[in-house]
Amino acid sequence: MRLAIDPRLATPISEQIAEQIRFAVADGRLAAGERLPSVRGLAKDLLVNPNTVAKVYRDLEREGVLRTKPGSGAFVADGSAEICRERSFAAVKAALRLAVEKGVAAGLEPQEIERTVAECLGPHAARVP
Amino acid sequence: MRLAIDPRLATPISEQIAEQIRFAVADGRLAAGERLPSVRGLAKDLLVNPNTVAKVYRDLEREGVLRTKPGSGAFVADGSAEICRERSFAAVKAALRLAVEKGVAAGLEPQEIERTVAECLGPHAARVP
Amino acid sequence: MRLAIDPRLATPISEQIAEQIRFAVADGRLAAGERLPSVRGLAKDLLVNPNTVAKVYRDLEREGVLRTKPGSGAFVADGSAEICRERSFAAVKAALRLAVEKGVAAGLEPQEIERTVAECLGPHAARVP
Amino acid sequence: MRLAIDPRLATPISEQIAEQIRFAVADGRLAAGERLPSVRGLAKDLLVNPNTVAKVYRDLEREGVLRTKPGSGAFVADGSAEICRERSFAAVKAALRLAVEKGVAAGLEPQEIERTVAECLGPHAARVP
DNA sequence: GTGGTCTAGACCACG
DNA sequence: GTGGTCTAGACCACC
Repeated sequence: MRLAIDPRLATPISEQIAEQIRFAVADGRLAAGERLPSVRGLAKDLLVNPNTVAKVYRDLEREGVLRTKPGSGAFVADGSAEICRERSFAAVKAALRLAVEKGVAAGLEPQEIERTVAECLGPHAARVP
Repeated sequence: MRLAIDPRLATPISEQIAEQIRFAVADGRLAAGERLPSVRGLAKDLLVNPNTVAKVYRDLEREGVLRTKPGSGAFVADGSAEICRERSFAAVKAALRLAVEKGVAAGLEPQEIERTVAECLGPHAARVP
Repeated sequence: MRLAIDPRLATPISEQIAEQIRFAVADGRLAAGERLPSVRGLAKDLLVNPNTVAKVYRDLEREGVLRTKPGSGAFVADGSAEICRERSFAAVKAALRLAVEKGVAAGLEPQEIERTVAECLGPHAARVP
Repeated sequence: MRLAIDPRLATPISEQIAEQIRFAVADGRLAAGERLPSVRGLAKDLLVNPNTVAKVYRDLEREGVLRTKPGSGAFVADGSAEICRERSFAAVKAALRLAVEKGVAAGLEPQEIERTVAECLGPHAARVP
């Protein structure tokens, strides 16, 4: 599990972390039952405040993504893959639709939109042989 | 010019308004020299605080999109179409790329991504005869 | 709306506040659309840290109880009465059942249990004329 | 003596164990002089950390419920039934009152409260011939 | 004025 | 060691 955050982005650090964990669970890189890094450990790795990581774990627990056992750590919850896939896919699709709508409103040619998407998808083509 | 804002969205009201004006200028729905609604008039129409609209006009003037003549209103500046197209297209493409990257990270199939874009683009096909 | 917290209790201050707000919404003392005290104002009233109140509002927003508009305050969300009634009633009934089960396990006479409940219910009888 | 713990509950494992022992003593299922399972044996049975069980026995000894004889185990202390009944009954009644008060605050009908208690008490009616 | 976020550091209970 | 909570105080953006 590699996490990378960028404090300069508009989206809060905590949401960046949470989103990447959701993606990893949706994608299967994090499996049910697996243990996550400790709050303090991850905070040290990412150079953020432990409270920030604690907030992430707390939020993800409310969403049913994590199961946190005080004293022993945070774990990927059963059934979380489904939850994360649903939520993440919906969020991504909504973002895609919003961007496309905006492009149309701004007068971007449909081909230009599709080309941008295709170019961005290109490097990942090898993932589906 | 029809503006529609949604106070519930995460993006600030002021940015929603500014973006739609930029899009309209980029797309040609608002032409150079054209006069914009008054601050107070637009604020009343959109049911937002006049300060919010004033901020939008101020920001857009800094970007070179508007030219405000104290006492007589705000007008679309010369050369603003170019500015808006550049900025809007870049923003839209960045949003598209970000959304695609996230979809890939979450394990969304590339076809699913392209299908979502195509579906969203479908209703607008008539615009490119 | 009168809120009373007790820092000595085992249940966290933030949960005490959240629970009382949920109860008030469930009971109708707080109606949809009504504005809640500001984070800083309520914190001052209750002699707690503003962050504690902010956490409460944030949690309640995730539950769909509140709708918070940055810059203008927190409001009771539409449909929240239903949510709160469901959740609060379920929580209360679970607590009742747990307490009864424990009483039975400890050898408390059933009549003694019912008497305790009835005595506690007595002072509130006037609420249902 | 059957003990059942649930690590997912909010109440600490150690308190779950201690409470059940107190209830058993209060109810007479554990009589004065009787020997309790060894720390390590009980820990193995319940799949918990031996430190947790050791803490329970230590706490219960302070309360006067147990008497531990180093080298030979832990025994139910003389006069412990009285102690446990007092303490357990008080705790149960307090929990009942708290739950009832909360139900009233949330707008639960008094009948609904009494019905919930009665339903929960029903299956145990046979215990009082 | 409003809420949102983050940092810093403390304390507690559990294992 | 673990997470949970609270306090304190800072900064930001929005209205």
